[in-house]
Formats: sequence, C-alpha cells, structure tokens
Amino acid sequence: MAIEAKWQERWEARGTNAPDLTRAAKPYYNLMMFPYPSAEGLHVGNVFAFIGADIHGRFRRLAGHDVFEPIGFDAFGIHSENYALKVNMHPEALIPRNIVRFRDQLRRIGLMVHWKHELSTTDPAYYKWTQWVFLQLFKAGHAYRKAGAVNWCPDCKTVLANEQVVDGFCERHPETPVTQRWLEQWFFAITRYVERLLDNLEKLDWSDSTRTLQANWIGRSDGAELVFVTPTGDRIPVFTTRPDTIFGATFLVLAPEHPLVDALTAAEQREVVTQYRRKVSEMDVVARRVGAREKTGVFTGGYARNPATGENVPVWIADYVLMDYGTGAIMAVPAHDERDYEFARLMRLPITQVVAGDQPLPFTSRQGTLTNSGAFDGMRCDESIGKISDWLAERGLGKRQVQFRLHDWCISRQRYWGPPIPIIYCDACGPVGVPEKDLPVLLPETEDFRPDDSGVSPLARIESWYRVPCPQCGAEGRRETDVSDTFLDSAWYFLRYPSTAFADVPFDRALTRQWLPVNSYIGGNEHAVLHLMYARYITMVLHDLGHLDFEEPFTRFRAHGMIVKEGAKMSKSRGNVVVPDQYLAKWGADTFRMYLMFLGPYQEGGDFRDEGIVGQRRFLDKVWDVVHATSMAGRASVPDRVVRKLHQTIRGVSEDVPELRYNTALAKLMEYVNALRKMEPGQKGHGIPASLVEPLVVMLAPFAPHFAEECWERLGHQATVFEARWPAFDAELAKEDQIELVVQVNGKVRARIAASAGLPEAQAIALARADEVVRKFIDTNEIRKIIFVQDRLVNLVV
RNA sequence: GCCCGGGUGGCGAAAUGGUAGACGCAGGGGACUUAAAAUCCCCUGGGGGCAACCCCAUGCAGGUUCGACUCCUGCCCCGGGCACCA
Repeated sequence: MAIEAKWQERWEARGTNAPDLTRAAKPYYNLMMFPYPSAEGLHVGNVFAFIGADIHGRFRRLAGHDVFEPIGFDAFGIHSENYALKVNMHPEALIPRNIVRFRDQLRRIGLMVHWKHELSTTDPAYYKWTQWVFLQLFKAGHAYRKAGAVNWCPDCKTVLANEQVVDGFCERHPETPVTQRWLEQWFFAITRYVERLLDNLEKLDWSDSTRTLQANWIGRSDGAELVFVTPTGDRIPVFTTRPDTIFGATFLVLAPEHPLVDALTAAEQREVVTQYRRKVSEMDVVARRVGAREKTGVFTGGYARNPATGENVPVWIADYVLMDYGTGAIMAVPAHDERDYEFARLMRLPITQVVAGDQPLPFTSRQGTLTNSGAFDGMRCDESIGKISDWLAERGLGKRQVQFRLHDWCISRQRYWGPPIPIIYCDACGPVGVPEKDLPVLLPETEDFRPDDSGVSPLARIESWYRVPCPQCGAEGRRETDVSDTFLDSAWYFLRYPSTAFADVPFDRALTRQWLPVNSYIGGNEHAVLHLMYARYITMVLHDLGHLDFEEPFTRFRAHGMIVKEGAKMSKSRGNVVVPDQYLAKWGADTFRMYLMFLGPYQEGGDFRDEGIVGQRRFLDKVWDVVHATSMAGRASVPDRVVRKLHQTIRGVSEDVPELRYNTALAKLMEYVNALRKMEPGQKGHGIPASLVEPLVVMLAPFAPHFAEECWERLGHQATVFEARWPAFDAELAKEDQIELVVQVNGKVRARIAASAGLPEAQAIALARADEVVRKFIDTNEIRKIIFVQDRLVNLVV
C-alpha cells in the first residue's frame, strides 16, 4: 500500500514515534513481550499480540500521554541454537539475519516503536548487564550451587532442555527413554521470595487468569510437619496436609534418594534397596513424574514410631515420593489417600480407617468425624487438624507447616548460545564472581558449538578461554563454562529499554524513576509462570539490594487470547499456520490490523478465516468516502440523531478501548459510519460537517494508523493525527429523546411502544394498558403487580 | 484427578438481571451494467399463520426472580494450565 509506506517513512523522518524520554511530561511505558527471532519470521499470533498492545499505546498517546513503546529480540537460547544446529549454521550468523526480517515485519504492521531503543539479548552491551544481574544475586547470597538432575539422552549423548523431552523420550530419538544425570548447577533462591510473590498477586492489576496460574504454580499448601522416630533415634519428618488422619498412618514412604535410607535399611534388605535405588536413579526426571504409572517400591526393613499411636510402622521407599517436595518422606494413610491406598493394596500393607463413613475406601473427604483415633474420636476432621498438630507439637513431634510447590530456579545450561555465567573457580578461593569492571565475559567465537557427551557445555572445550587467573588471589583459575538460562535474559529487559544509550550502567537512575514500573504489559499466558514470575523475582531482589524503587515491575498486565485457524490450534504439523506476510501484501496493514482485532474479544483470541477480512476493507472504503464527502465549511445542518450517535459512539469507544474490547469498539465505529451514510442525500450534498468526521478519524487512528493519517491530512491537517486529542463526549448530547417502551405481560414481551424519554411511570403504564395486544393478554385478569423501569419497560403481572 | 476459561443463527460474535442475535462474514432477492466485478437497496434463528400476530429457541436438568444468555445447584461437552506435590 502506497499510503502505508508513505506514512511509515514520515513517522521515521519526523520522529513521530520517538519521544524524547527525558522530556516526557506524562510518561506511559507501553510494553509488549519481545519476540524470539525465529527463522520463520513473525507468525500471526505474534502479530495479534503486538497489534493489540500497539493499539493500546496509540490510544494512550491520543489521550495525552508520552508513550514509550520499545521492542527488542530475545535471541539467546535453545530454540535459536537448535535451529542453527539443524541448518548447520552458526547462530551468530543466523540471528542477525532473522532480526533484519523481524524488524521489517514489525515496521510493516505499523507499530509505534521507538527504534532507537531496540535491544537484543545477544548483544554484549546487553548481556554484560545480564551478567551483572547474576553478580548482584551472587554477591547477595541469592545464587548458590548444588547438584541438580538434568535430562540426558543416551543417543544424542547430551543434556536436553525440558522442552526437548516428550513424555519421557528424546524428541529426536522417540525410542530412547531420557535418563537423568546429576550435575553441579547454579540456582537462584527464588523460594525465599515465595510468600511475597504470592501475597503481592492480590494487589496487582493483572488478568485474573494470569494471577491464578501464578498462584497455582507457587502452590501453597497448609499442613503440618510430623515426626516419626526410628528405634535408633533418627527423626523422620513428614509433611502432610491431613494431620487429622495421623492415626491411620500405617507405614512410611521415603523418596529413594532420601538421606536416611542407608541408616534405615536392614541387612537382609540391603541388596534389594540398593538395586531399587539404582533403577530409579536411571529413570529420567520427566518419566518419574508422569502419573498413572504403576507404583513401585521396596521395604527397607526399618521401622519408625507413629507419634500418635506409638506403634512402629514399616518404612518403605517408592518412586511415587519425590525428594524435592516437602521433606522427601510421607506418612501413608491408605484409607484416606488414593496413592497410599493403591500402594498398600499392591504391597499388602495394613489399612486403617480413621474417618467415620461407609463409603468404600479410600475416601478423602474432610467432611466427617474421626474414629480409631484415641482421644480424638468423634471430633470433626477440620477441628482436629489444629488440635492434633498442637498435641504433637507439645511433645516435640510436630509443628504446623506451610509448603510451596515452587522450586529454586536452576539457571545453568550446558549449552553454547547464552551469556557465560560470570564466575571463576579457584582452588583456594572457591567460586569467585568476575569483577564488574571485567564484564562482559564474552561468549567466545567458535565453530565447535555442538553439545557432546561430556555433560558439560561446549565452552569447556575452549581451554584458552576458560583458563584465567583467579581475580582474588591470582592463582590459576577456571571459568564457569555453563551459560545462563534464557529466562534470565528476559527477566530484566524492560529495565534496559529506556536506558539503552547508557554504556556504563544497566539502567539509569533518573530514567528508571521516570518510566518504571511498566504501565501496561500485554502478552500471552504461555509466559504466565516462568517469564512473569522470574521478572517479578529479579525486580524484587534488585529492589531489596537498593537498585530499584519499586518491587513489582508491571503495574498492569493483560493476557491476550490465542488465534486459532478454523477452530483448530495452529501448528506446523497440522500445516495450518497463518503467515501474515501474504495477507499484509494483499490487504495492507490497516485492514489486517482491524480484521485481527475484530475477530473476537482480544483477551479471548479468535478464529482466523480468510473470508472475513473483506469486511474490514469495505468499512475503510466507507470511511474514505465519508472523509471525501466532508465539507470544510461546516455549514450544513446536522440532524440531532447523527450528533447523538456521534456522542454515543465516543462514549462507547472510549470505554471499550482501554479495556481492550477492540471488537466492540470497532463495531460501534461501524455503526456510526453507517449512520453518517444514512444522512439525507440533501444534507450530504452540502457535505458532511468536519465536526462529525474528525472524531471518527481520531478514534480509528489506533486501529488503522496509516489510513487515519492519510484521512487526517486530507481533512486539511498538517500535523500527525497522533498530535490530536481523543474526542470527549457530551452526556447531554448523547441522551436519547425517543425510547422504545417494552411492555411485558408476566415477563413476556407483548408490545413495543415509541415514547419520549423521561416518560413518567403513570403515563407509561397507561400507555401500556391501552395497547391492543397487551389488552388481549391482560384481558379480564386482575393486575397484581406492575414493574416499571424508567425508559425501558413496563411489566404487568396478572 | 485438581484449578481456570468457554458452550448463543450457516460462521466469527453482541447483550449494567429488563426488546436475545448489535457489528461483520456467508447466503437469497433486486437495482446499476452488453456482461462480470465493484457498489447500492431489501431479506436472512426455527416453526405456524393470508395477515395482525402466536409458539419455540442462548449445552442439559432443576432452582431463585415480576423477568435469567446473565445469579445459584447438579451434570455433559470443548479449550488451556497443573499433576503420584503428600
């Protein structure tokens, strides 16, 4: 479209979309989730996301804000690296090529991007500060090392990311079960912030769906930690949400990796226990967690005392108990827990019912009273929870406890394509942070970036790179050869955008104070739990370390919906992925933008069908005609009806747009245009007054920015339409003078009577009763009740 | 299994507890045209009736209410998230 190219050039030349951040009087930071620059280019889902966010930004601008709308590229990580491996290219060469394409596409769809603030996470000037973030956490004791399980494909002989494991098998070798290997890795202690991450959720202006996902991910459970003691005096704490059922705990189950297993195992069981533990350790992390599998386990030969009954119960180990949740040990109450029941039946272990009820076992209902529970018999379950916990606590065998599902964040990746973790190991000093003056630790250039069977990063093969002196003592040291998780790159990028020009700080104090936290963040719920959680966490830590004034990065977050194609999810395997380019070429950006926004509610997504696009083109054509029928003189008389419609439209659209109800906003604009076109030919013959058309063009501008600019210019304006102000509505002028009074008899509509607005109750009722059809229904019956709703309806109840 | 969404014409959808189907697509009829495209006008949930009108209809079954797509209870189906989490 010639018009679109013209305005994109003008915006560029005039700096229309590039506000001076330091001079902004009313800053509004409008953020969208930066894309991973894949080789395929933007797909329609990205485009949908960006356009919705862009419309929001453009609306805010018309409402008088100085809007900063930056974009960047999340170009490190496994996706890029795997693709590079597949096509046998170096990511270093591949990524810039993809970025060029993305930039073109982003311009093409007419985003209000401030290109001077573009960033890429792979740029050393960016990842220098990603490493800096790591160092801040390291220095403050938030980063630590421990052995963690990684996925290992025996065929690829390499570490796999979780995304590469499909139902326990390697995605490239579907015959090969993935196993686990234990490696020393870096973790961020996000669990220290778990309460704040959870509690703050309530205060955030975020989509409910996103907050719910985060809350579930954090997974708070209230319960108790109870202690079973072995004959030799070892204490085995277990976490349970059902301390009320303690009297029914007929055995214990420990995770196979539990540290007490050795001490507990009886001589005659040592053989089977050792074998079982080896077997489990070979299973991969993912397969271990896939439910519905038959449970396995072995008896240790050891016993521990149930703190409530005083009886010694057998201690088993089984794969259904996980070391990394709770205490890695459970008390099994087979009568009231399905998993324990299944295991007890399988292993022929005793089952004791302790909640009264005649349902078949197991039943887990908390509605009931206790039985077989000593002094607590007859007490309601919910009531007994606290009592039993306290009773055990008095003897030092229990305490109330809260557990969270959230784990610490493993940030080590045994890969090439990421920022090297800025640590140097020294025999004398241990792990030492790279001094900040030495940042960035550049990712060394190498052709040999394939992962291999060593279990460590390809960087571990570059001796000249990793051999460095210890920054503390000068002795021989060795760099950390793992790179960091891509999610660390994206956990702070919004802090960098305003400050991209600053080489000596990650983010400038004054600019950050002026522009952050982010006013509006729009993105997909697929990032609800990882990216959004990590970004909140990093922000909180940097706040606590004194680098930021705020602890929550995104004041408002809205999750957009998903675009499906003719009812089905888009995927490469289905071959139904919509590539935006062809549509942009055929219809232009404005028509395409409006089509996507008209599909359905933005926060719910929509169903993409080619047939619908033409409707938006027709609408723009109609607007075009209206603009060209506009009289600059403004002498024609205007029917009240049209003025009323204008003000109703302004009111409706002004309510819809900030709430992201773009589909209904567009529908209202269409109705208004239809009304303009229905004006008497005589009135149109004198031209439609500009006062009726200009507000329309302004309201359309967020949706169809190029088109609106062209219309605005043709209406005689020199400046960009985005210098205009969003129209205000006059409530008086928007008022209807005629209404349709609905008359119901027993709640069924029997008549619609034209009446003037403000008709008093008595008159409305008289009118209603006089109606012929209504009379037929009230007939001889006595009217028992009359409901009157002003300017709406009369309901006669007989 | 648990936690979120959602279920309305041929299709995408709209409706502060108050006229169900706005807006758009598709379809039908007509105008303009030598013709087609484009454009414009009219019709378009189902059924009955010459008509005025009437009956039915928002996944299913109940309930609350003068009145329910909207609120409540139970169930069915679709989409998403979590998942031996104790």
